[in-house]
This record gives sequence, C-alpha cells and structure tokens, in this order.
Amino acid sequence: MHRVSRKLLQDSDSMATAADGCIQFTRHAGDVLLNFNRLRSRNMLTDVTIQVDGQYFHAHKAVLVACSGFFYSVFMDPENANLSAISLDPKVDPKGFSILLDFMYTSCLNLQDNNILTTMNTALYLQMEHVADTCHRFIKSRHQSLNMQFEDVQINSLHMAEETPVLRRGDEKDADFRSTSTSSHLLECKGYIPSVFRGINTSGSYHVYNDLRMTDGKLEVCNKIQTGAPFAQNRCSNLPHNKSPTITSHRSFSASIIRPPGAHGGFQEPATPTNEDNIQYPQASCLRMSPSFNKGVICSPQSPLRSDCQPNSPTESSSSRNASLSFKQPSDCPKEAKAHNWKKYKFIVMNQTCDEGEKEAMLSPCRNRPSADAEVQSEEGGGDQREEAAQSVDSCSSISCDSPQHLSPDSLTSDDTSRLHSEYSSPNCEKNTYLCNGCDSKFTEEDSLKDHMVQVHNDKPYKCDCCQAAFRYKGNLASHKTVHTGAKPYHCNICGAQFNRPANLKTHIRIHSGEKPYKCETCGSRFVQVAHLRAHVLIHTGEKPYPCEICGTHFRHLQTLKSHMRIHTGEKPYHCENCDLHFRHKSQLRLHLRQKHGAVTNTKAQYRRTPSGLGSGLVHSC
DNA sequence: TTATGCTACGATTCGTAG
DNA sequence: CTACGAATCGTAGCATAA
Repeated sequence: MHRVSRKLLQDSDSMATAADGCIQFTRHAGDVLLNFNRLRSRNMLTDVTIQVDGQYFHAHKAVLVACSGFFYSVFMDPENANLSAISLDPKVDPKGFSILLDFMYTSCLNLQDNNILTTMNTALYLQMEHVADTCHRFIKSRHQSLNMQFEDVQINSLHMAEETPVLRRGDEKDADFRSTSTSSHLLECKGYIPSVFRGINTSGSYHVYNDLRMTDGKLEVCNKIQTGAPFAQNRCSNLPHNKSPTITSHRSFSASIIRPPGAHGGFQEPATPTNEDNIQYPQASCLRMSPSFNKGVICSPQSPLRSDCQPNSPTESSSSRNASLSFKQPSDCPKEAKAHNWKKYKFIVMNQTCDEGEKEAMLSPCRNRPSADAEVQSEEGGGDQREEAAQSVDSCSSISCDSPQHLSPDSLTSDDTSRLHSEYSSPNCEKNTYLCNGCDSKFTEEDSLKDHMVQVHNDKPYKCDCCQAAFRYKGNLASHKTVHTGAKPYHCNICGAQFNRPANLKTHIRIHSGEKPYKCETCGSRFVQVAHLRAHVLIHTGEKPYPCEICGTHFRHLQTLKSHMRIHTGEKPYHCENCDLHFRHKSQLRLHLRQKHGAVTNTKAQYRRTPSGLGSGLVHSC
C-alpha cells in the first residue's frame, strides 16, 4: 500500500487534496502549457500562421485567444473562424511579438533593457494588458538605470501625438519635453496604438502607455486612452455609452487577414483604413501610475475581460498579477534535443519531475526573501494562499535572479538544498519545520525533506566526483563510475564484442540470433529495439518532429536534421587528405575515395577524428 | 547493493531521388 | 553530386525488482 501511494505521488508529481476531496494536480496547468509549446515547436496541430514584418510564426488559435484580447477579437469572430493565416501590421516588431508569443506558451517573459519598449508596445497592440503592466513595473523597478529609455518613451509618445490627434490633447508638459529630448533611440521606439483590425473586429479596451514620465522618482503615464473598433460599438450598443468609450485610432496599426482560398474570394485582404472620425477623448487625459492603476481599465463587452466564453484574462489572474520580474531566459524548447523526442513528449509531462528551471524556482531563496519583486508584488496586494500555491509551481514567474545569494541548482549539493530550505523557509513556518519551497510540503525531519526532494522534485544527491554528473540513486552512480573505468567485462561469444552491461550484451546478441521482438503493426517490419520501432512508425504517422529553425523544413529523424543543418552552417566535416577536398557527407567522401583513389573505405578504422571546426572532422588516410 | 529492463540518443551505414 | 530517408548498432541514464 505504501508503494502504491508512493508511486501515485511520483506519477502525479505534485498534488494536493482539498478539503472537499477534490484532488488538485498543481502542475497540470503548467504541463498542459508545456505540451502546447512542444506542439508549437514541432509545428504540430498549429492552426494559424502569423506574419509579422516578413517573419512567420506558427501558433494555436486557442492559445492566442486565451492570452490576447487582440486575437480573441479576431478569432472569436465567426467571420474569421476558418482563418489559417494572419498578417499583422508591419509596425509590429517581430522580436517583440516573438517574446510575447514565447510568453503565451511558457509563462516566461524575457524582459531585457533592450527589448522592454518593443515588448510593451507589442503587448499593448495585442491587448495583453497584464504584460504591459509588468513591462511598466519592469521599467519602474529599473528606472534609475533607464533614464535614457524613459526619455525615449516620452519622445516616442510625442511621435504618437504627431500621428494621433488624441495625443495632442495630452499634458502640455509634453511640449517642454518635446523641445529637449534628443535620444538616439528615437527611431527604435515604435509608438503602438492597438487599433482597428482592417475589416476585423478588434473590439476590446486597452490603455496605452503612450507617455511615461518621471516625476520625483515616480512614474506617470499620461493620455491613457481606451480604444475600440466601431464594430464593437455596434455590438455593444446596449451598454451605457459612458461605460464603453470607443476610440477608433487611425492609421497607426492594422493587420490583414490571409484567408484560405475561396474565403471571401481573395488570399490576402488589402488593408483598408478604418473609421478615422469616430474618436472620443477620455475625460481623464492624464493618469498617475498607482498600485491599482490597472483597475481603471474600462472594458467593452467584447473585451476578453468580460467575455462569458473565455476564461479570465491574464490581467485578472493571480499569476500575472503576482508575476515578478524575471530575467530568466525562456526555455528554448526547439533547441533542446530532448524536447523533440516523441516519447518524452508523450510521457514526460505526466511523469516528469522538475526540469532545471522549475528546480531553480523551487530552490531559489528569492521567493521568500525581500526583493524588488516583492516590492512590486506588495503593491498589487496579496493573493490568497491558493494562488500562492499555484504560483509556487510556476517555473518562471516566481524566479528572481537579482538576489545576491542566488545559487545555481547545479552547484547545490543535497546539503545545500536542505540548508536553503531551512534558511529560507517561510516566515510563517513553525520552528524546526522544514518547508519544501517547491510544493509547500512540511517536514519535521531534515532527512524527510531530503527524501521528499529526491522522490518528488527529482533531486539528485549522488554526484560523480570526476565529472560532477548527478544521480538520483546511489546504484546508478556506481554504474556510472564503471563507464569511466572503461571496464567491459561482458563478451559476446560469437563476435567477441565487449560490453559494460549484461543488458547491452543481450541486445547485441539479438543481432546474431536474428531476434527482432518489436513488430510494426502497420507493415509488419520487425526491429531489434523498441526505439527503432518508434522511429519507424513515424513513417506511417507522417510525423516529422524535427524542424529546421532556419528554413522551416521538418525532418523525421534527428540525424537527418543534423545533416541538413550542415547546409546552413557550411560545415563539411569529411576531408580527403590526398586532394584536400571537403565533403558534407561521409558517403560522398567514400565515393570520392573509391573513384579517385581506389580506396576501400568500409571500415570504421579507416577514419579518425580531427579537431572540431569547419571543414574538419573525419579524415580518411589513404 | 546488485541486476535488470526500459529508454533516449548518438553514430553509422545504405539506399534513393533530383 | 547532393541531400534526404530509413535502418542499424552501441552507449548510457533512469527506475525498480531481486
């Protein structure tokens, strides 16, 4: 019984039983998002392509709609139900969009000094107010080192004012600023006004940080406006007019819909200006930033904030509200070879323990220590305990790397971990209680916490003293050490091949015996190893899970992708020393050697590796 | 603690199409 | 000649039963 419970705990990783008997899987939401991101990285089940200034992004409409008021307005419109491609306004910065798209799929917002403005403006365009707010707090928290950028933003707002009449009615102090600011970053700052989608309803409300200023060390935002599409106004005509101030901003932004053939008779709709005359000015043209400034957003009925068919906007979610400012790079799944593995995709989410990022979040002492993030969060007001629990499994939002005592998880020993948990346990934690920062479990014994960290959070306390490889079990460390000794005590009686494990020898023996226990049910082909069968069935399923990030070509096998990448890198690792020619593929070298040098090159011994680098690698000696 | 099975992954080989 | 597809083989990490 104990084993069953333990196994269940491992499988579900982290779950809590509520008082009503409902078992809450605290990682479920994150795992689902992780799966979505992996699907995106493989371009699987993506149903829309977004073109941004010549760059293409594949995504799932459902994710876009769930995260962005802009996309919500677009895709929830029945008229656009079958859209498979959309082109955003060329003013939208692809980098900013990429950051936000990553955020949608990872919860990680890669905010850096050089992209903060682009990200914030793009967030406004996409009606991701919570992200814009976070960007704003980011700026606020770093204002002392970003004075120049604030000036840029102010200059930027003036440019917007030149385009948008509503801005001209802003604070007259702008005029002073206009005459003094000369930042070189001016051209890089795009003043975005999320505006009317060409022919498409982008109803919703959003405020625009079109003017940021520092006053006595405090940030102010002026000319906060709410905009909406005329379509929205029509749809919401039953609402009191003063509850839905509709401003159709003009020519600042647009997007075009690329319709599938047959839909409305054209592939890409030409951009058409929207109603430029329907502009109403908000009564309050200047709003001082306050801890609750975002509460003042007025929402139209079609806004994601008020929709009855969409979950709460991230604006209202605890995770976003409490999101701290993370400088952690978002996980880059496409670059992670392991993430491409279909088996891992299928299985890892339900069974995986913490990845490194999550582990870092769990071990980070910052969560329970005063920090700039905490200061930001305190302004937002505290969330309830349930929200905090959910927050604890958020691998990114709770991470702050600005702590001077931040430690890399790789550098942590088991003792370090325990020390951290003891040292940075919750202030509310009882004395002599060891608190797991990963799931808020409490233990009275330090060893219990250690065991918990191993079983639940994949702590690997056993480290090789030679290569620092970490293992969960002591036995595996011992097995690992036999590989550095190089001992291969298991011999094949038929061919003499040597192996370090009986299991590997057993697999090898199948070559001689002809045993192929794994059969493809589709074509009947048989394989020695189940992994070979899995790779084989991709032929039948049509799946090509390995995309080239440069040209977008998808491949069925990782090795094929790697070989393909040589086209982009120019690498030709196979070298003929006789005539100093380089080849991209070994088969080419072999053919060359046979034809030009009469060599027989069918044994591994005839090749040797050379130092890595372009044009180096395997060298044949004739 | 050891043995074992499962699994992922890298390297390699061969074949084929353009 | 070049690039890709598919299969094959070996290695080693992970998890658990014995």
